[in-house]
Amino acid sequence: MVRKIIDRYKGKGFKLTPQRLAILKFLEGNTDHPTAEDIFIEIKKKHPTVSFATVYNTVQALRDRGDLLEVTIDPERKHFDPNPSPHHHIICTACGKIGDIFVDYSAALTLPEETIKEFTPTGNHIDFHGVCRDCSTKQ
Amino acid sequence: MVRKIIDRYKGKGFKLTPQRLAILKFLEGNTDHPTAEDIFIEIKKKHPTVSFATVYNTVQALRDRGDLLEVTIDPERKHFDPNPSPHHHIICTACGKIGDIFVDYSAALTLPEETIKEFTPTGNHIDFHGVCRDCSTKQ
DNA sequence: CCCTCAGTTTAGAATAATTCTATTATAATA
DNA sequence: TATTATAATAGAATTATTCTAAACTGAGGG
Repeated sequence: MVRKIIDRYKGKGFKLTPQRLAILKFLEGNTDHPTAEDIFIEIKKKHPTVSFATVYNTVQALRDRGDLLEVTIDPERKHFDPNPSPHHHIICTACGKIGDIFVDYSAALTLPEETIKEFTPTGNHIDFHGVCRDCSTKQ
Repeated sequence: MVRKIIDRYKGKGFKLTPQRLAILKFLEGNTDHPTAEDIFIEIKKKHPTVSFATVYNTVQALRDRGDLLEVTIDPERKHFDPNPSPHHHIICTACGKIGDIFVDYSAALTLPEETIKEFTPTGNHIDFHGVCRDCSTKQ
């Protein structure tokens, strides 16, 4: 896994530091939609001196390269999704758990004439709301 | 307009103060999706001593009554929409202008089996991204 | 293999949005 | 009009995120 990550970033204008490698390892295949704090807490286990700024710098750099999506479904804070292919999300209104939805609904999302007159659409993202199984069985 | 607002809130467990009335007047029919700061700046014109907390308290109270939607399409800050009927939004990626989209796409938004297994969906909101006419002619 | 330096890390301060606290004020009911 | 529950206020506190300036280091070139 580490090799794959190194191959992906080596010589691509993205300096691979131990901290960045740890962040990339944590994110690789991660579908938990961690927040910056989640990442920070995890990386601190191996790199106790890591600073929050490093986490923010790194996720910004990854987002700018298109390798990481900022997920804004939770009004409280940003979450990050290492799967850069466009997809949608569902959040549990009770516990905040976020799930991925890999369906492209674009064909059905035709915009009304008045919107087309005012905007040229370039993309879309759907926030589904719901209750997760854990929360609905719990109560 | 003021009469309509008074009728709507009088005796409904929502104390109508001058500050609240000013906020309600500003929001009535407003399709600009103002932020808390936009509201604060506007209300200060007539009520120079108003505090930010009053604006936040009031929009929270209105949101809790279902009279105001929090719009989270802009990752920078929350916007408010006095139209409580479910609808979607489009944001200009250049200037941040937000437009309303009154189409119910729900019938087309069927969720995959694996999502249904994990979540009971209760609603959805679509963030469309695009470029508004002003910004596309400007450049 | 090591030099160099642009890019990165760090601690801590700064910023910005929002919430909280304690006190004072007031709308709405009786 | 008196009472009281609720709201308004100033300012501090909180939380998420960004900035700053100095020290550090990965990686290409010699």
